[in-house]
Amino acid sequence: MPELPEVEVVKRGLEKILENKPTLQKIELKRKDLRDVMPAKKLSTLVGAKILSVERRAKYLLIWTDKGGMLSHLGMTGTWRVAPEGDERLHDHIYLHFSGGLRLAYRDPRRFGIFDFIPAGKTHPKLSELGPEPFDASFTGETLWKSLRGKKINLKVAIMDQKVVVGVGNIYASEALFAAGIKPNLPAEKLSAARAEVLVREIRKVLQTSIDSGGSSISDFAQASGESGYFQTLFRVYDRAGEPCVVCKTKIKSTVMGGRSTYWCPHCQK
DNA sequence: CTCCTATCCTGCGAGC
DNA sequence: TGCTCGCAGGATAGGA
Repeated sequence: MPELPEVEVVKRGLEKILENKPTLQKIELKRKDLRDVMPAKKLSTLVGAKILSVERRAKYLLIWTDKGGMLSHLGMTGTWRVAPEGDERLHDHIYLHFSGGLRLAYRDPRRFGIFDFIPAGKTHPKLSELGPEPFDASFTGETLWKSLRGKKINLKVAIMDQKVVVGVGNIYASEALFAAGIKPNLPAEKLSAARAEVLVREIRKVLQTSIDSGGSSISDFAQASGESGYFQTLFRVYDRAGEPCVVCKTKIKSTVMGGRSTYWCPHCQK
């Protein structure tokens, strides 16, 4: 579910919800086995800590306190929500109880998500191998072009590689390539420097537009506030196989690349 | 090294 | 209506 825009929207929501810097009073793990087993003991050292900030890196959320941090990844189906007493749902795996009666719930039916402890002043190993943030000045046509040297894989698969650029997942990879007019099956190393510039621009544009739209709400994605995003109504190719291209009316094609459904217009994308 | 596949897990919609 | 099948926003291990 969540690619960079959705995680960013959740991050902003949590920031707002936690803006009064409440104290973490209790961490309740209903079920410990997400993708990895959650470290209950280490996490319990955060009880009594005061929330400092919420950060996003790639598709990870970092919730910092004065005693250390919590790393959250939403996997495919993870959501954070404000859950008042009485609002307990199937697949709620974590409840964070705060001062002032606030309770946050993490729900994740498929349990592909991650929730881990970060010692104060440290980083997390999962963050060490990540590529540039798409909005960072270090992500340019030139750096993208360089990172694709020697890569024979499809460009679409390449831009979903979190070492090349973070945050671009299956939806926005198809959408960005359509916007850039580049076919998804172009061998990554064949992308010219000039077209890499265009792609960087379009990746940024599609991600920003989605953030501004509150992300894409497919099935169950929602912001922490419970509101849905509406970028899914702005999809131009994703999930539109067989439908007419919004530009030229040619039927949108779909194939599997790197194990994931990929959508493109055979006329507009060269 | 790079690349490719299978896999973790549950729910849902399409098709019969 | 009820069943089965295939697929779903991600990331990683393991083998070629």
